[in-house]
Amino acid sequence: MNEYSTKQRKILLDYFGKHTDECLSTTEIVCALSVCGVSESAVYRNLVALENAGKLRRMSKAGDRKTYYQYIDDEDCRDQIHLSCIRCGRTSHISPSASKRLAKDLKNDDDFIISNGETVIYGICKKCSRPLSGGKA
Amino acid sequence: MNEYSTKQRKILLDYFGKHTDECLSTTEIVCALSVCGVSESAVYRNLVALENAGKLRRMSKAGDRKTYYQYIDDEDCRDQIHLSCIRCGRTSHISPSASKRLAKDLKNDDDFIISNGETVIYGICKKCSRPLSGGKA
DNA sequence: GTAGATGCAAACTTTTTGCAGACTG
DNA sequence: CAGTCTGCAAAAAGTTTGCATCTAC
Repeated sequence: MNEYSTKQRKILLDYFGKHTDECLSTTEIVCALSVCGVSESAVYRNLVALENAGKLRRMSKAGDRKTYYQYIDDEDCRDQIHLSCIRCGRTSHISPSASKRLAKDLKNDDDFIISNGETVIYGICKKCSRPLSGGKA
Repeated sequence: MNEYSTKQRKILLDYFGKHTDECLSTTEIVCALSVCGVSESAVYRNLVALENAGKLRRMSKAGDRKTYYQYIDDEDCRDQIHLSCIRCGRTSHISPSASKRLAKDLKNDDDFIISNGETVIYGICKKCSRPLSGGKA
């Protein structure tokens, strides 16, 4: 899977690379890439392939009824618990210490083994909780 | 919103009530309720209404490309962080102490205010991590 | 009686697929 | 050259919507 490096695949990855910490809707992606001459079917086929390869995460937001994809940058990033702001949509990584403590608590209290890479914590980020200092939206 | 208590609405809620801790796909729901004489459009309209009313959570799973809904039972449940098993799909609540500690850590370390009701932690549950004692799948 | 819901069918939107030709390694 | 990937167009799925009719309160 994902054996050849084609022009279209590069364009798609490049596009995600420029929006590393954002959730992009399929419509948005199809639209943006059609300008570069990438067909709709190529986009969809690559989204599926890249999701299966673990390079993209598929998700939906509360509120609208769209499908979003987010780039899971590097190896390192894949095992991080992500924080996603419900105001501005930006994501970041949880601190290592909080991550470790959470894993331990879940194991002890709930007998649950967390899968960091698949977990996204929602809430309000630093910027957005301070309306006066320039939070988007 | 959600003003009248109709037969269809009751059937839908009843169906969710019987699957409190599961994620049900739209197809599955439409299919199951059509047997009881609930039309597809009534299902969709009610899913939207109940999601907006905060009684259902809409989500997608890694792997397939379907839309799922889960029942958010009572008031209490709505502010709980949920644990979802990626093997069997069952959900439960994180322990209060782990929840509090996580909120504190996120605030201190990451300046992030968690929204419990929207957060789902993925991983392997107790049953599924013990293959010998009857974990489903 | 009236606002709100439902069913049905049609309209849309989003995704998937078949196939012939183009491209990568 | 062989195995993949792409574009296009058609098909399939999944959702939404208009409208006349029906129901809940």
